[in-house]
Amino acid sequence: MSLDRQQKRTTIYDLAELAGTSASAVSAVLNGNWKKRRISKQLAEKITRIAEEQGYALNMQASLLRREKSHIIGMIVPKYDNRYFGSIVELFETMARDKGLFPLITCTRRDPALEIEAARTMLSYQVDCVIATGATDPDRITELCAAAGVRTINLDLPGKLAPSVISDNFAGARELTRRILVSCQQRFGAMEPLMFVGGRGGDHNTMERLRGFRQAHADHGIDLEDDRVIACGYAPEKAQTALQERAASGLPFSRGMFVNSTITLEGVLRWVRLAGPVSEQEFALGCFDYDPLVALLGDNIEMVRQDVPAMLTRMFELIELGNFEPTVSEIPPVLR
Amino acid sequence: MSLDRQQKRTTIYDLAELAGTSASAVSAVLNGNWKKRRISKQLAEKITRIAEEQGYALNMQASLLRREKSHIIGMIVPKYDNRYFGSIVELFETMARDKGLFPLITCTRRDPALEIEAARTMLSYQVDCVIATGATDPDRITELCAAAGVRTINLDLPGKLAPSVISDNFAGARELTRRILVSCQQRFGAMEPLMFVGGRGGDHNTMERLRGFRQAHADHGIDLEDDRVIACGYAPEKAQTALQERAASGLPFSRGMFVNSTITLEGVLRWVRLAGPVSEQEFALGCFDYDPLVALLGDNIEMVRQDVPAMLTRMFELIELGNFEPTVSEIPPVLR
DNA sequence: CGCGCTTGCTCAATCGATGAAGCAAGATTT
DNA sequence: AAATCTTGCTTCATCGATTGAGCAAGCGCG
Repeated sequence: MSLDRQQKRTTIYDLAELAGTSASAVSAVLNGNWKKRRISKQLAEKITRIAEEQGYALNMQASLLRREKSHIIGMIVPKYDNRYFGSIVELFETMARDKGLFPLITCTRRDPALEIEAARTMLSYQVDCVIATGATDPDRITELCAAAGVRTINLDLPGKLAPSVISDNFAGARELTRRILVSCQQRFGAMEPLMFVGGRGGDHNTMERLRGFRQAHADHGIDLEDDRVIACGYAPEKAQTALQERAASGLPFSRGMFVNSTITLEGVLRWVRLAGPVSEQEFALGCFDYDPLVALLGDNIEMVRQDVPAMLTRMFELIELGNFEPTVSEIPPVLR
Repeated sequence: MSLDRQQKRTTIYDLAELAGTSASAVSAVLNGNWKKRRISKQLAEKITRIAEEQGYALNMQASLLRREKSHIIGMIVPKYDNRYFGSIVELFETMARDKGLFPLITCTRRDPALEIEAARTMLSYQVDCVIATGATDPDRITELCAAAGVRTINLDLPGKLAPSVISDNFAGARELTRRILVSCQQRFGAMEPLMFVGGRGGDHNTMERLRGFRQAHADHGIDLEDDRVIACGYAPEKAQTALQERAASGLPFSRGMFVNSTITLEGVLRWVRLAGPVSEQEFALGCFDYDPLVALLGDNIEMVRQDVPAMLTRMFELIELGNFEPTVSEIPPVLR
């Protein structure tokens, strides 16, 4: 592996020698508190000039070693393959930087072992705080971090040991379900019980969305058999296979479907294309997730957009408030 | 801001005291070279046990300060809002970890100033190597890093000062254009010159794709007016506005379009919906980019998928070979 | 017995930045 | 003129891990 650095880097000692002063004066000038340290303006300017000429770059490792707070904020994210997590990460980076924090992001591909490993690595890098996004075992992460005196916040999926910021899955799912039902009525002449596809039966979001899904059916006086719920995980292949099996089972099928994420939607659409009983136009789909291209291309697909800016704003608020209590903040999603 | 750590962390000195040994023995055991340092197996096991009991986490800052190579590899990425960059980042993280490198990723939202700032920050964090992905000014980054003795590799967009790994934009665009033309013929009965939408006129990829676009027209003996090319940038709003203006201008319009990215496609589709002269079905679209949901929903949209695994494999190959020469590796994209 | 060799450790310097404490020179007060 | 204050620096210990050098004990050999 050829990553060898040629020259050794310029340090404050090199700059001190060039400026005919001490390393501590250089340090004071370059980290901005030269006024407090009573360095003269002339020396400050001289040092700044020389630092620029030499292309000096601070050694963060040395600086962080000395400081008590690292101002590094870690985020653990399951995937980068959809607009939801993409916008979370992008906005998180921007907001963190605006608050003077350095964002350190790691993608765990929904691998529980990698999640723990990632948290451990972040602790090694002396993060001040860890955001566990859509983690399979957020409490494990909280425990690990707590042992090192590092606080965590759960995002997207809640935990029991740290504050959580999540979407209002119940209300969102209830409204989404209502819309799919209405669409069914408009397009097929009658409401029929919908199917629920995707998600893990045990996860909080899926459970809450199911509750909203059931409630919306009850709201309209529609009977819902339990077997209409197919919580087969989020992966497209899983959804495709599950629908295939369901169709083969002979159980009644519905043209109206509540799909738990755009990723799952991929599998649903693939199944519709390859083996669906009727064409895509004959379905009324709803997706608890948002993708602008789907919104444009899928005429018959209702979407719920989780309010990422509001979620992250709330999250940073919790950090600033110093809130450690395992409260749950539910953010209403945005319906188009 | 309440990010205060409560306890101070366990250090190798704490562990040494608990084990009744020296910090240097602890260090040797925990970083794996205790055999070389002739530490007995018993002591090694004892130290390992105690470290685990205490939930010890290495202080990377201290460790990195002492070592010559950081094994941190930085990546600068423009956006997270599409599958292309999403898969680049996700696979990059995985491959880097597999090679024992720590991936440090920063998103610059196509902001040239932020790009430079990000490179500077990475240097502060002592990265061994920087990957500049889709950078607006890759050579500036290379210069900056070179001054610190850090090498760079350009990904997606080439530079003149460092090795570059990019898609074979010419061949990909030529084939994509051919397919759109064929689709036009099949669906509208005749080939007509296409429009080219999106991208920046100055960027290498756009120029190469335009060359392929023109070549494909020439291959079929089709005359192409220069005004069919609308290199209005990648942003959806830009594309939407540009198409609006073009339509209002009275110049001839084509139903066949070469769209430069899924992001631009968003704007094109929005325009088609809101103000297109005919319905979406009456267009023959092609997109130099891939998105599985578009592939499923857009019947009349041809797509080119850039070969991310091959690109990253080549990139890591260059690192391992220690190649510093500003060569360009062109990776053939995948046509469906 | 004395010499060299191996084993299994410890000591102490070091990486680069930080900041409390200290010090010398000049300015101001009494 | 002496006492005190202010200004503008420098000195040095420190953060935690790493590693070359060194050292003591045990062993084998002539």
